[in-house]
Amino acid sequence: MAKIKSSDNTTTRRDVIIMAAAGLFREKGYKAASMRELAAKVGVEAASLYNHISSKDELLKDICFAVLKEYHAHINILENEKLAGSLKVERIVRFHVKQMMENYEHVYVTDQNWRQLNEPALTEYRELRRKYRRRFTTIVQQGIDNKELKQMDANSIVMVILNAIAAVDQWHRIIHKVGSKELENIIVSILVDGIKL
Amino acid sequence: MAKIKSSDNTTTRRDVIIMAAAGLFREKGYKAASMRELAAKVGVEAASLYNHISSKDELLKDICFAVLKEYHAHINILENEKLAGSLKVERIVRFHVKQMMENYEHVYVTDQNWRQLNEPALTEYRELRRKYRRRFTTIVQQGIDNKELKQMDANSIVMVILNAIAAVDQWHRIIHKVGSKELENIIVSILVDGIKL
DNA sequence: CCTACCGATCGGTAGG
DNA sequence: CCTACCGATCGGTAGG
Repeated sequence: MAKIKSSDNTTTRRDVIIMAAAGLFREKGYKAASMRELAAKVGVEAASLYNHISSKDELLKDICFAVLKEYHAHINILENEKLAGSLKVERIVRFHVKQMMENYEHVYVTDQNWRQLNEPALTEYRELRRKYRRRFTTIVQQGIDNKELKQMDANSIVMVILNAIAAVDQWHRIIHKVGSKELENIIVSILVDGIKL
Repeated sequence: MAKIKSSDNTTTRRDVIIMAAAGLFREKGYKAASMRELAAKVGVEAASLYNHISSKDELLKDICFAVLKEYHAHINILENEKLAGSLKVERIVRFHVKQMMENYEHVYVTDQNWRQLNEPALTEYRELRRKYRRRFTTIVQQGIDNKELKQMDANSIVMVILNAIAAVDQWHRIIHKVGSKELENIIVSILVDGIKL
């Protein structure tokens, strides 16, 4: 499964196609985007794409799983750190804001189109997503138990937080106006102050 | 343009089709849902739908505009009330949570699929949406100017709030667990406390 | 990587 | 409201 951005300097033809697909899917939506449009964007005929990928479905799969794997990789590290619960939540919020800024197209496409995944990828995706939310919820619950956070249902808190940060087309327009660091701080201020006791 | 729910007891064949469409579009997404599936759901042949509607596009248009018109109708009333800014914001948050609960399919379909609208409806929709956000932003700004709310960019606050409440499939599962009134209070607690000075 | 092309499915119309 | 059907477009394959 491809990483969102290749850290080494080898960018394969396949990587180019996936990046172009992320852009096209964001613009039109997964179903509305055609392989012929994608081919035109890459500069080949539609049939030629299939030398590098096996199906349209696979493109969406690669994008969605790359995003979710980054989430898990981040929380893997965070879980083992010695930090107060509320601080861990703040870290997660900042992480998601940064993901949204740095990998906008991948994150946006995933949020908007993961429901179009075919089985068995759909079930697998849902499972990864559920696991991630549960790990996040556990951290929130620790903050609640330590009397750092309000005594509220932790699942609901996680849902509101993830939603609040999720993909919006307005995102970039606002970053342009207030700056990315300020937007990050605004979101932290609302969401983290909003749950603190 | 059809209302979300007909207040009188006249439910036309057209209303039935639109309600079925909202359900199908939510389930599959607008592009992935076919008119043949919709027809099967209503219990007629695909061609027969066109005696009551003029196109698939029109169904999406009706759903999206019905939702946004309810938003405007609500803020019309609120703007003329004599209330503190923060209380007005709380009212808007509660309104959106209720919309999400009572008109789940319409609101969800609108949030997820409005980008598939054709011109000129797309531009018109964007305009209505922009106007609504601006009216909401003005109320937030009044709260900021009155030193009730944090000195933060009002546009960003509105974006985070609307996003946080926006459509999630998890929505119903959580309502089932914590109850709709408690979920409403949790959301108000996070978002309104999060912006108060 | 291209040309040529396939079977399936789509939204929608004609005519009754 | 149905039968019959159209033109367009889709994802994808064969063969070179």
